[in-house]
Amino acid sequence: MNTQKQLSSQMEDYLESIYHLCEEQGVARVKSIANRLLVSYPSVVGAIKNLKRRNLVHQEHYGYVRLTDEGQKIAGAVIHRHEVLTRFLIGILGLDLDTASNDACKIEHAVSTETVKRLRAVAEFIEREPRINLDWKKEFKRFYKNYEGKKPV
Amino acid sequence: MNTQKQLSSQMEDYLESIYHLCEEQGVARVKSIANRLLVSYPSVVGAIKNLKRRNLVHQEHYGYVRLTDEGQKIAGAVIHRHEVLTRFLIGILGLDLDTASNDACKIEHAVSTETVKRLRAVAEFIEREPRINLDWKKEFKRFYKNYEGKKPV
DNA sequence: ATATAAAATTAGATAAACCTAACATTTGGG
DNA sequence: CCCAAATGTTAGGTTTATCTAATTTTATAT
Repeated sequence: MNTQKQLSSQMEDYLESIYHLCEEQGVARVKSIANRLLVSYPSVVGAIKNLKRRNLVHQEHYGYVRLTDEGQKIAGAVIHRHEVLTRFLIGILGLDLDTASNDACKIEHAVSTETVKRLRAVAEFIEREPRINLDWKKEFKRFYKNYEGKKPV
Repeated sequence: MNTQKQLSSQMEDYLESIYHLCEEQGVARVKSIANRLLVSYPSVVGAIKNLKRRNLVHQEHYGYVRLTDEGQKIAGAVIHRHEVLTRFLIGILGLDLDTASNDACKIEHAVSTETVKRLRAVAEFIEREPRINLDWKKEFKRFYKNYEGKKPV
């Protein structure tokens, strides 16, 4: 009933920001969203208009922005993808926080739910499976040290 | 000297298609590119104009399209990312070919070179490291069977 | 209570990528 | 050789997301 057209990655970013701002400050404002996403106020106003049409956010007159239940659900899914990716990139690939955050932001809009589920499973598998429990970080780090990709960058 | 502005994922897709078509047929044509990417001819013409400006392709009058050396280099990098991702998604995550191809197409435009390198390393590590060489596919499959993500989709 | 500061909005422009319809060029079969 | 079919290009419009400048609404400080 509610599955309109697919959200763009930009709209997902707006939802994600609104979600976090509501968590941190109880409420989101045009200004805080703009600051967080490094876009202008009018861009935020336009995005909110879009998200309102889709019933994902509502907003008081000239005022606060909040997620609807549907918006909450979608934002939650995006954030989940983000968290799984970050965990995987840091925990399994051993990326530093900066690279991991950066990549997670971009990849999170591209992966299927099946892939997310499996990435998460791999992380847990490696963390928990006794036969693989050989301190992944240390062993892979050692391996990676001597590793050089042969193909072009 | 040649690092202009960042290529969009669309332009990367055009390069990738041209690369493959040249490999398969010696040369790329507007028509074949359009067919491969499921876009109209004028879209291809526009993209080629863009890529010509960047010195990544050249084209004979009303005719064949080919990659320049620079274009070849960039296309090669994109395709490498694609291959690494596909290998990882199928070999390690155990995705079916369809999902893997689909995801790889989308993710390939988003991952950093460092992440690509490490994904590749993880794949090789798991394939080759004696202490982990316990038939990953089988073991992870077993694990994944009993695995259900608890967080929202 | 009201002027001013802060925040939100509207108006209008730009850029990228796409489309359809119309036009141009090349090429291959008679 | 020449014209029809195939292929490529231009013209012009749409959508999405962004911006700056101007305007409107709300909040605040004296």
